[in-house]
Amino acid sequence: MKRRNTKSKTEILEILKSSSNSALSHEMLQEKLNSNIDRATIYRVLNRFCDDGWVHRIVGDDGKQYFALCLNCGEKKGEHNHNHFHFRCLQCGTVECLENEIDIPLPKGYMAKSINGLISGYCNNCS
Amino acid sequence: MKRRNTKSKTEILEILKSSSNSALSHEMLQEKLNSNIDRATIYRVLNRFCDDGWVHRIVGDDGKQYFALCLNCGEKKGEHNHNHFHFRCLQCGTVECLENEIDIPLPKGYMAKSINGLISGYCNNCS
DNA sequence: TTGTTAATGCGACTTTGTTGCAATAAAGCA
DNA sequence: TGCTTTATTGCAACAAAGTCGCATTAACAA
Ligand SMILES: [Mn+2]
Ligand SMILES: [Mn+2]
Ligand SMILES: [Zn+2]
Ligand SMILES: [Zn+2]
Repeated sequence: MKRRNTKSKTEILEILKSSSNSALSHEMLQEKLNSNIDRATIYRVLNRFCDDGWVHRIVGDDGKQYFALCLNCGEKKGEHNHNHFHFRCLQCGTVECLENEIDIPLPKGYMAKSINGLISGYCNNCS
Repeated sequence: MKRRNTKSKTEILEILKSSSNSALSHEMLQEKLNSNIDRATIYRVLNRFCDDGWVHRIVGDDGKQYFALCLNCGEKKGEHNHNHFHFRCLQCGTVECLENEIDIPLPKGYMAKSINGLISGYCNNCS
């Protein structure tokens, strides 16, 4: 199943690029869209991006999913890990990728598959 | 508004105590219940526990809320912080509190209100 | 025992995200 | 360019999680 370049895919990717370092929810994305792309399509495009490793998904403490381009996702080491924290501002809603890498020592016999670290509070602009 | 001791409150608290160190979702709780407590009531009881500081809420990367008694929530320092990671097993569904305390250095001007750290993977029994 | 009101049950509702299916349109090829 | 294949879309339906309004019940204090 080879991927195709569609208008939706292109436009959504553009938006993600232009809002670099901050992750967008489906809703935020839809507001920024020019065309009227269906909700289900947006989700499907985003999920495909995640599957292909272009984007990583953050689950907020508000229960919503946020999506961000993979920029500093452990490329330094040659691998691709989303082991950084995120910050969600309770005032303006922005979700940002933080720099710090997470390295939590797990108990014996535990195997990590994915990490979702999120701090919420007030960002630089809102505090 | 003074809290009252009801059958629901007592029973839910018992269950949380008996499954110490592992957090329960609303669904898990309902399965363990003897009486038929309404879904909305369960949520309301749990939210009250959270408000009163007996319980802390974890938002899983599955988007669900999990609730755990506050046992090792920073009492050592006299304060009450839920700054520890949690582990969710993709196989058996268990959500556990990990020991390690988190201390993420935030950028200047940022203020943390709450931390939600979750690692998912396979637990000791399932890996 | 009685009065006050916190807590419950029930139903309706919202939001988030997924899925089935028919219609559309990329991309590869004649 | 026109044709074929099938990935992608739009739309509707659906599921699950969580909240809320309101009438009823029951905790608890007087
Ligand atoms: Mn990130
Ligand atoms: Mn915990
Ligand atoms: Zn902000
Ligand atoms: Zn397990």
